[in-house]
Amino acid sequence: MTTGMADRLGGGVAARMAHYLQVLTQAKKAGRSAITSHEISEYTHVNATQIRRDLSGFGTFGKRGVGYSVDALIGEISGILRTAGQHNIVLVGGGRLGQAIAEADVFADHGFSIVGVVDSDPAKVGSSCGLLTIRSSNELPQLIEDNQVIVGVVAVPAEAAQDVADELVRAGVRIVFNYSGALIDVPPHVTAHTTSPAVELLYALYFHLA
Amino acid sequence: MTTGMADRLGGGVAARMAHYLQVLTQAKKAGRSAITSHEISEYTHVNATQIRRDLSGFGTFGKRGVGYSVDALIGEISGILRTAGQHNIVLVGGGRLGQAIAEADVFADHGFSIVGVVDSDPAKVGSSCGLLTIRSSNELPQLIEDNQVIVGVVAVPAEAAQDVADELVRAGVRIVFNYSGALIDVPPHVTAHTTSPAVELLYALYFHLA
DNA sequence: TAGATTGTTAATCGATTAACAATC
DNA sequence: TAGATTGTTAATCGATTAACAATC
Repeated sequence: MTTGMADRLGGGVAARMAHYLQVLTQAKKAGRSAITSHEISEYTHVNATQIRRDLSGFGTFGKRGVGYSVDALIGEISGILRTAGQHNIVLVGGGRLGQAIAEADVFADHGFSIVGVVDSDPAKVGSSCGLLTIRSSNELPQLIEDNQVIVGVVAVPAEAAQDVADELVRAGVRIVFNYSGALIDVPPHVTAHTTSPAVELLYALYFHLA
Repeated sequence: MTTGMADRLGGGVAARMAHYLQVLTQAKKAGRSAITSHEISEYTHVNATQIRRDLSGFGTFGKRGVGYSVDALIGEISGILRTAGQHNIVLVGGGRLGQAIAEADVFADHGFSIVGVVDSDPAKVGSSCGLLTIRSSNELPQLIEDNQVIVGVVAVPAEAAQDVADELVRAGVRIVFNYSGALIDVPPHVTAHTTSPAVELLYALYFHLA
């Protein structure tokens, strides 16, 4: 087979597709109805030809001389990434960072729903975090089971990150999304991702200085 | 020339180097003194052979049978990326997100120093954010000039992001680091980076579902 | 029509991977 | 020594880029 779509995307394509989807979602929120590959390129820093090639592998989504329909392309890409449904996530840590995450709609924009927030500090339990009420850490396993949560977001200080990750893994989470900055170890069947804004900044700075 | 180092790194190498540096910095904080290419690979999701090849292009930093000295490698990479010095950044937005950023040491760990926080809300001016006191937005140009700030961090609601970016650009900032999620436009001589955690999550989810 | 942008080819460049000798 | 890990080669695969016909 030389044409047709693969059963599973390569890592590079999948990562770029997710990035396009993010840009399209923001463009839609900004009221845009059409967008060109060059505009997507500006925001993603991915070559425009590469974007057109990535997309054309799955169908002819664009209009020559015009660009792409934002709505239509969001539908196509979320279909390709199979992320069109609703996915439940749980947030550990109700401090300032946790509150900022709960209030933001970064996750909600892509169909990720925060079904619960827990904190190990008894003083925080009962207070509100976004639209939710902070619950005790010992409710974590039940929360994950009841809501079929596969993503756990870690928003605790670096020192506590590994313990929280362990708890999440024990409770059945498959993806650990770590905002603490600390390195965490997870078993092979679990994916850990540590956000590191400084990496992007170091990168940008290098090209500024060079 | 087939050997020796390039005057300027390729985009791929530079991005990976920044990522290695982040992992090494965290490993050092966790008390590690040595690390192997396989461990760096686990945390960065970059192939171990690729890591060794990237590093060996600049010298022989590792010890066969042992791995790399964390301290020594931090020194080498920050030299290669020319980011060893101190760099001043300014934070716009003293809300929960801004406070979380000011409190975290993601930036401080890499020599980025937040020299000021401003907010357009007069009610917030004067209150504290991390170790700093929130200042009025109209002090932004002076703050940037006095401290030779080249990086501006945007931690405001999406609606205000473009205006803030414009202000930062007018004040002479060269890198805009945007946490708002909104798409922002900047002139060609300025680099904009929008953090989008959801992109990584969509990516991880795709491989979990597929 | 004229201008713009997509879809697609071909050619180059860099990333990835397996394999293994060197050596700690 | 034995075990482990680096440094490096070679072969493959994917990304990048320029160019341009197709077409809105």
